[in-house]
Amino acid sequence: MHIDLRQLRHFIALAEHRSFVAAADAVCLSQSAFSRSIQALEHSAGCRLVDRASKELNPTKQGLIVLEHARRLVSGAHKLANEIALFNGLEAGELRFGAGPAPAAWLVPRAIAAFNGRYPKARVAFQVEHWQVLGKRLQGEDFEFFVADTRHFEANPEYRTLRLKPRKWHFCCRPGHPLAGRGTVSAAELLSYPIATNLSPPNLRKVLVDLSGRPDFRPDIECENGHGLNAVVLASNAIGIASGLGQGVGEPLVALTVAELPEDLEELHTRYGIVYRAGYSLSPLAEAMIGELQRIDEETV
DNA sequence: ATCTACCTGTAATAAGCGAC
DNA sequence: GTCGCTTATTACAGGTAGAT
Repeated sequence: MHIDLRQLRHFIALAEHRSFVAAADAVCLSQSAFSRSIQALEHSAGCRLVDRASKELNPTKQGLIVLEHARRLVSGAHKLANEIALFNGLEAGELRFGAGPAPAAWLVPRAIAAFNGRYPKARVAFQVEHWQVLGKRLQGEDFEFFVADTRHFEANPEYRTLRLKPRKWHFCCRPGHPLAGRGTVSAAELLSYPIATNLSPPNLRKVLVDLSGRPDFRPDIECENGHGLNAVVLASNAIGIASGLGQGVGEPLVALTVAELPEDLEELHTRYGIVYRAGYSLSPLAEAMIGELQRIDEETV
């Protein structure tokens, strides 16, 4: 029997998702390619591993045996890679991780700068993605971890999360804006100006829906990143959002307090953290980078 | 450089299921 | 029965890595 770790990973995904489509999606394959990968594994095993007649796509008795060993082998392969990386030291390795738009704008660049100072020969690659893509790419093993909003992952047993400090965000405008210097404004006053947002924080939409009383409320201007958002807010009468951190905000933008929003409202706080796969140990490089992320997060007021 | 085997994606098709 | 949807399978073609 020829053992292919990739096929074993596909079989594990099928057992977890109980759907060819969902499992294929999870491992970033087309459904047909995934189906043939499972077929190839079954051909190697010389027997059916999945009961296609059952709606739940239950593993057959042989499938259960293969599944048990597959989990052990895949986990062992990961640990082997980690130990080799440890043996080789941190200097020549490569670290790949992901980030949501907001952490990518302020926390990640600082952490990479500090990390690069400590491990100048290590290669670092990070990509900014929406949380759904981050989750998929983590399961597809494209990333070792990602730093983003954690609320979609905290209750999922497939993930482990390390929370970062919650930070309050607020609405803001340019200096000289009709609302600047008012201190507190009403929701009606705020919403009489164009609302400009980026992709974060995720709970922003709920706040805007509550403030406007309109379930279908959509921002007038949507920007891909914090820097673009700042530029729009500085050049117009649009109302933006800022967490007071490195999205370059704080200064020179002017913070606005909305009368209808309690200061301690949960939705007014970020919930960022580090997410990695449960059951998998992190490489020394990943642990070092996470250490830098946590240290900078802790030190940043 | 060429051949070969293998892997993958696209498109088409079949089967199952629920709603009408 | 039929229509629409979802899911699984198959045929075909293209890309790539390894062997020669």
